[in-house]
Amino acid sequence: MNLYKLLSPSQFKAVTIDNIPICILAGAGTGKTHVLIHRIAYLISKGAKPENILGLTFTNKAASEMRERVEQLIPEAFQRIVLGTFHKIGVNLLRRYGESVSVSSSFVIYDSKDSDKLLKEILNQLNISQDYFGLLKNQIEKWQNAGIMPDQIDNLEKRTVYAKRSYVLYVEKLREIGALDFNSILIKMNELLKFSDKSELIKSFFQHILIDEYQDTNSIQAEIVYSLASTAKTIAIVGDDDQSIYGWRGAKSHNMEEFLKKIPNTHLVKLEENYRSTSLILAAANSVISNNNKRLGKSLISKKGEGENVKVVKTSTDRQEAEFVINDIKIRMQNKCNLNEIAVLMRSNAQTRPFEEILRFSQIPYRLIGGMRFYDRKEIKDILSILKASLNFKSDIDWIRAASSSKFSIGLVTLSKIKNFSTFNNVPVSSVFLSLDLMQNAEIALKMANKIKNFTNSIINLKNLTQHANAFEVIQHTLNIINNKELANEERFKNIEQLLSAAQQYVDDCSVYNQNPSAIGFLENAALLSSSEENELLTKVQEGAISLMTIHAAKGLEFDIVYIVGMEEDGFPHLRAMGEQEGEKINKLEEERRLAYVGMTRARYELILTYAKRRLVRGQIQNRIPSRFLSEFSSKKFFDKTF
DNA sequence: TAGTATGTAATTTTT
DNA sequence: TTACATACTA
Repeated sequence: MNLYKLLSPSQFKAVTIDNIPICILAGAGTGKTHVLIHRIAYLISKGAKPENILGLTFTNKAASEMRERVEQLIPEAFQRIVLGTFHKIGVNLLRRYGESVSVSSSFVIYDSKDSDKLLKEILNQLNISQDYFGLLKNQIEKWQNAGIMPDQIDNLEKRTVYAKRSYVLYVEKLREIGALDFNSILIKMNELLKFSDKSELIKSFFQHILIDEYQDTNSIQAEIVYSLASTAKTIAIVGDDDQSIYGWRGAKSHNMEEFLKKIPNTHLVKLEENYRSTSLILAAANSVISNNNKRLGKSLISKKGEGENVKVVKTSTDRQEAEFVINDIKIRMQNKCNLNEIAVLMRSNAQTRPFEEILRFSQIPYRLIGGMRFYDRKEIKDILSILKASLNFKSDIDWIRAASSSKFSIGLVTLSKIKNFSTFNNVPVSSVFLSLDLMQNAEIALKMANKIKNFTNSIINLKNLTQHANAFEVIQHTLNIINNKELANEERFKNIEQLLSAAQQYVDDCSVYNQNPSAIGFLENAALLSSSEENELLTKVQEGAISLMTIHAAKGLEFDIVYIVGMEEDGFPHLRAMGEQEGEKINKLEEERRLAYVGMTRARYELILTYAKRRLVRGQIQNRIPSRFLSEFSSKKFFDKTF
């Protein structure tokens, strides 16, 4: 392999420096993935065993893209490389070694909706009003993201007393149930690497570490990386502090700087040659982002020539804005453009509406990326809760949900009786379900108790089935338990069919990778998938369609032509993202600006930014002023489309 | 128990 | 405006 031929000088450095830790500051479109896969190939060519290489990414999509590209480069090794998201790798390690950090090997994953439900129940139990749910959840997540356990919290302010109380019970409940939420997967993974008796063993597998999107790691993920770095032979982190857009979820863009300080002798390599966008687009993006103060500092240089000016378009209303964009696309269609290369980006999901309406009316194919997670849909959660109930008799929320969505007409009154009885006597809900005596104590009428018995019997049957049947067969069987009403609704039935084909797909995939196609594994996959990834897996790939999505969802993607719509104050930067305190305000504004930067740098050849003078917000017409970001760059052409 | 009526609150969402 | 949750009635 001739590396010189394929890599620029700085890329070459990023690939081949292997005697000291390396931090690669990779701007948008500078060939980051290219560098990562070549680095893997380089390490293998220097004698590293593929199974000792660990690549950590943030999305499954990024992981599978990397895997595919490694396959092309070194087909003999790609299957042995350990490549996945922090969460996925964490789950795999915990299934194997979890016992040493008191995690049962058969733990289930609670996704965010499950966790919310559990927390709501805890608030009930503690007699705390649901009005505080958001506030408390926020605080608990902050603690989790920082890796702070309930017993480490002191110096309580008045407002955190309740948060701590709920946090204590929340953690306790999760442990009792044998469940891990997303954050505790990372917390336990960190514990495993840092304090457990398996720490040295695990770290000895992972000799070469590569970490992608480092700017979006939270404190625990950084801790995990430091643990790995302490024994690894080589380590490379890759990221772009200007593209850190998940601060609201605990990401610390500052982690890159911290890595440089904390890991001695780390070499910093900057990738600043942009192979994606034309220079006028880059000039605009650079100019916007230069208004941020907290930066490691870098400036992208285009390798693609000047190109066209960025366009800024003003319209009268949001409706007109959508009409303008779609007309513009129609003109392009007459010149036979590739619709896959056009994206309409926006700050929030709710803004897609007028675009969807007009696109459908104009019969222009489009795909909506993101939004509601497939596995968050009611009918899907209902089916999976039946399955989860059969796999875990301690998961109260699944037992309640399963019962109420079953065909046995067990209603709210009965269920709240059982729930109250179970909390009061401190036994799992399933124990009440399973015992006629306890049901009697809970004042359940005999007729109802018999219905419940039918329900529990079918759950037990399902449990037995999971012992030997594969994921597809198991899911199919749950359809016998679910309320027929769910199957009657056409929309829902379609989704359920998709669930079945996803299960079939999973079984097939397992046979390729020689894994057990169990229902547990399928659930795990379902929980760890993001909405945009599901989109790709579940919907048939549609040829030639424009993409509609939030800027967050567009991260990592690129298009020839990009429209960013709704460039108005309070919309973007978003009103709710601006925070209350002065100091916080600046941080939040900087994150909004990074988001603008991410959006702008998605475009290869043309970037069109639009805003409306008036917009319908929650049924109310609002007057709007153009986004401050529009005045932060000069390489633009202005069009007034108001009339 | 199940269907209907009212109230309420609304970013972003890699896992 | 709309989605969702809770409250109310048949």
